[in-house]
Amino acid sequence: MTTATRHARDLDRAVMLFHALSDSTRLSIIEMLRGGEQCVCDLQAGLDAAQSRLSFHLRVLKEAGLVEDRREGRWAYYSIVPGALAEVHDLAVAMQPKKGALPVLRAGSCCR
Amino acid sequence: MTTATRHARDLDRAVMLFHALSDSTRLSIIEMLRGGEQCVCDLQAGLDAAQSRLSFHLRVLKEAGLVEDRREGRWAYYSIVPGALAEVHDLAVAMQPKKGALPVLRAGSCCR
DNA sequence: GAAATATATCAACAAAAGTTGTTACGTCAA
DNA sequence: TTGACGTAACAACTTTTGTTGATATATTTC
Repeated sequence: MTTATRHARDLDRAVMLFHALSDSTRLSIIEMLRGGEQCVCDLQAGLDAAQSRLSFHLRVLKEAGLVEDRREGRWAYYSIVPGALAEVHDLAVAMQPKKGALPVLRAGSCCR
Repeated sequence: MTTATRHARDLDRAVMLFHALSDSTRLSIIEMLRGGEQCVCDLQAGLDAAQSRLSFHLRVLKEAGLVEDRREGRWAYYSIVPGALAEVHDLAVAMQPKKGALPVLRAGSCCR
């Protein structure tokens, strides 16, 4: 695979992760899961969200790899995938300005 | 201010930050700015994006506090606000499961 | 001051994301 | 085996986001 392709995939992955985190219902779900796994019905009660709405957001989080589910009888338990958050963490670090990046360019160094 | 209100504001702030990062054009802009500030025309050339499109994305990034601009004559130089990325970093840490969160709840502990 | 340039803003449109109500599917209990 | 329950998936709709082309504004250069 070419370098450009690899970069494009990294970019898509980052977009997917950040998008999954860019909604208040989903962030609230993650907050609720921080204490350990929860079944959908508990999340529903805790967030006062319609069931289908919750289901939609859980799917977004799951597709981004931020949460996983475990089935037990008729219940579904969701929990955080810690590795995904580490990934977000790493992305934030990777976006930091490069060491030695000048705060200000010399005047007149612009495009034309 | 109530605790609930403060939490709501933190949530909105997090949503705004993650949303600003959830677009490939905007992530590419940040990547280009990692080496130091750039004028819009350079970003335009580097990203091969229409001017108004770039302007739109720069505004999203700026409103989220991720970049800032400096005016010099008819040029606008944009650069990363390092503190905002630290904020993203901290958010990722804050979303991690709580220490001692059980990987699996006891069977039968669900909502009803 | 007139023309050219860099950027922002706007309006119109296209595409994506989120919500709501409904239906479908599996599991459990009677 | 029937009915209730928990969850997922779907369809229709609304809202938000992103794109494009056009216009506006400020600045520089001639």
